[in-house]
Amino acid sequence: MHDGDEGAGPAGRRKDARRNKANLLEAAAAVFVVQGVDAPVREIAARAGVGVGTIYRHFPTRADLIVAVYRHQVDACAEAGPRLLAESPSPHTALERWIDLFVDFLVTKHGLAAVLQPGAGFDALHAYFLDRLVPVCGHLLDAAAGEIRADIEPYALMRGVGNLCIGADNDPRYDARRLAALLVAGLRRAG
Amino acid sequence: MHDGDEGAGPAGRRKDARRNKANLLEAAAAVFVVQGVDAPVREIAARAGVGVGTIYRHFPTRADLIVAVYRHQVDACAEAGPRLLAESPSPHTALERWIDLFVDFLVTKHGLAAVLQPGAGFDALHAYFLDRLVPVCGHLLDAAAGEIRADIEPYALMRGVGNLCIGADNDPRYDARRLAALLVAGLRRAG
DNA sequence: GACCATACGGAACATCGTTCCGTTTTGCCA
DNA sequence: TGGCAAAACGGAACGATGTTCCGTATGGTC
Repeated sequence: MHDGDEGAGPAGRRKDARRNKANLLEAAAAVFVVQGVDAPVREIAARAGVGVGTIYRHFPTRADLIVAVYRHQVDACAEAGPRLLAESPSPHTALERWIDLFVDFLVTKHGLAAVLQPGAGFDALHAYFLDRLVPVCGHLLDAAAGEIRADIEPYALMRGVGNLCIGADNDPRYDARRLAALLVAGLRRAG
Repeated sequence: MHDGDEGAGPAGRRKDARRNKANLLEAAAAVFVVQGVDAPVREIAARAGVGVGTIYRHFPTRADLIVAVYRHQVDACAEAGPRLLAESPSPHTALERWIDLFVDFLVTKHGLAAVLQPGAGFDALHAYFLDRLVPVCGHLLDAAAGEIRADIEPYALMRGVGNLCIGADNDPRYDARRLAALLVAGLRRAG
């Protein structure tokens, strides 16, 4: 589903098209760091030295652009799940650590958590995160079933944690990591 | 701080101004229910039968309009805190119930939770909610100090719960009430 | 009834996402 | 090498929205 349909290989596309796409990704990443993922399209286009039409040709929706920029990091997070499960002293600890990883990722990407929700006009983004991360979360929850209340859906947990990360940057009084940890703690079966 | 500076009384203002302001509030409330608090300014103006200039004259920022529409309900929520504390079997239960009340309020106001955060361009809205609700939350937390981990700030808790409510409407798979309850459960001192 | 401060309405401006099409570039083939 | 067709480009143009501004209408008062 998410494989070679637009791989980096020198497929049949023209050279300038590949170069522009790469420039666009680099420019978008740079602009996102400073202005957040809501940065004006014209800004990204200017930074990449292309016209706005070129952005839309390569990335029909903004979600496509954001996914392309962060795909590697999302994948890395997904792949960390099984590894943490193997390395951690208990499944619940693995879940805690994995959520921490996810939160760290989100809070360092200005504005990303906010556009992660459904109905925000970034459906492809929402779908990609869900496709990659919900199964991992479900796996961790299953493994930890004995230690936690069983009645939480992976989807709901991911959305909850994602929501907690909204606006977590530039507010020293709000620590999303801590709240996410509290939420996971609340999952624990009452002793 | 929040008293008679713009009370409903027939102050020195002109009659048509008062009437328009009332129409505007009614129209905004009606439009918010259907379109959410992000509804276009022109829509609200048309519904109230006034020009857009009239909106900006009465409510310089959208936050002012939203605050005016929901002020009564926010106040009611604030006032419910002490009452719940008196009525509930334990302070922690009072906190649970009060959070429930707050969540119920937020999830039924389409898009309100999303604009509640700082830096969203609705600072007056954010400030009003904080002024009214953080002290109440702090009071409940203090009362429940023996039952919970002491190291959570009222501000952080309110923001966390508010965040959990974002996008909770129109998604049957996401139950903000439940996640907020989980978060409060996570506050409980480990038995 | 006249006058003026108050308030009004909506045109005008700025910003942003998105589309569209005339022009340029690239790769290929003779 | 020179020419050509498809691919890609750039940015003007469009639509939606928030916000400002000012000529006009209204309300209260003398």
